[in-house]
Amino acid sequence: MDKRERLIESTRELLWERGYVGTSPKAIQERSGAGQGSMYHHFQGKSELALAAIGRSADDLRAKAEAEFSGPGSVVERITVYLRRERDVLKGCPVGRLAQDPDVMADAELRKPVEEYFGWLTGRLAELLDEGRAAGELDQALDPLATATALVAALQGGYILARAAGSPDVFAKAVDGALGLLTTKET
Amino acid sequence: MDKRERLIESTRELLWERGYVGTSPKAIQERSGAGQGSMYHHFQGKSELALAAIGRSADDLRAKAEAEFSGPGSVVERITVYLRRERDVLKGCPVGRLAQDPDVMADAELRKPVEEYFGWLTGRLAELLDEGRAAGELDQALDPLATATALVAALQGGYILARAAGSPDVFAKAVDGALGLLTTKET
DNA sequence: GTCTATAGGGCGATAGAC
DNA sequence: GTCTATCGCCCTATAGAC
Repeated sequence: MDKRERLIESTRELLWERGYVGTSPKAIQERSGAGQGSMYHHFQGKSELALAAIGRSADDLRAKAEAEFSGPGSVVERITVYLRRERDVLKGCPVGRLAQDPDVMADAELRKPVEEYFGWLTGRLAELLDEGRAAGELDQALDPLATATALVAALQGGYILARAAGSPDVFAKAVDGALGLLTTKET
Repeated sequence: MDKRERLIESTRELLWERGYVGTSPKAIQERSGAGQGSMYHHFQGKSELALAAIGRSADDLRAKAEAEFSGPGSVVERITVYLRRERDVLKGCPVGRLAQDPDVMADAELRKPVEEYFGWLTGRLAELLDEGRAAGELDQALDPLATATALVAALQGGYILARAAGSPDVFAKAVDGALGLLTTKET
């Protein structure tokens, strides 16, 4: 792995662990094993590096989710697979945590990939729910977009509650609760 | 309002806006109108000041929620009042955002009020749901604790999605979705 | 490409005058 | 109680040698 690559990967890790405000160029250099000169040769500065890192993290999450959404099984089964996938719960969502970061939200460029990721995820889940409703798998009264938004929110909030409690079990409880509500709407 | 009070209130605001990592003693002093000496006279340092601020924010949220939980109406009505209460959505949850902060979670003292707040909130909602189930207001198959956790998570995640989208409407959608799932479980 | 040196400013805290 | 002065260190970035 070349230095440029190591810089991006180290930035992804640090953004995940400490957020944008909590991540310094110095820390990135130390973790990546690259020096000042190397970093500023490949990137203009902290924000440009962060942009590359955030974009890559969002793309990763999108690919993983899409693989589950387009996999085998009924709609409810596919959503269950997605919701119950093994996660690094106590580290939180690598993209979601950036939405809390004031300096990320204040910069239109940095914010764009975050906004797009959640827009895509919610929309894709809404499509699935709609498909499940059309197939008679789900309650006809169910609102696909609102339900999709609630499911994504339950995941993101699950991360927060798990971190607050210091236990991944709370995340699992949130998913259980959301799925419990959804699946009693199966027909 | 004396200086000590202003220091605590300014810290609450800054923690809400920028988190612990993003809040400096200097910024607190500027916002409160207190100088270095004043701040370090009343508090040992940044973390002690944050502790006072976090505790107060958690107490506030608890009191507001309890007023709604113990108000008039059926269980579903009271939960709806709580979920739909007017909020500063784009600013996020003053306590929930701290769960993302690495330096808060790393300090047992700072983390305690965050953990306790969410423990209380989830437990209290679970009691309500249990009450509603006993009264025949909700589906007998509903798991009170898991559902309560999912509802709190939907709120916390709603804040995140709204910030990511730059619009409070997304928060409302998440609440709609959660309530939609819950209320079709009414009997 | 990568390194070291350096810069100007902020960080979190302490000291001591008033 | 509150102020100003000062500290040692880190922040983000630039310059220029190799």
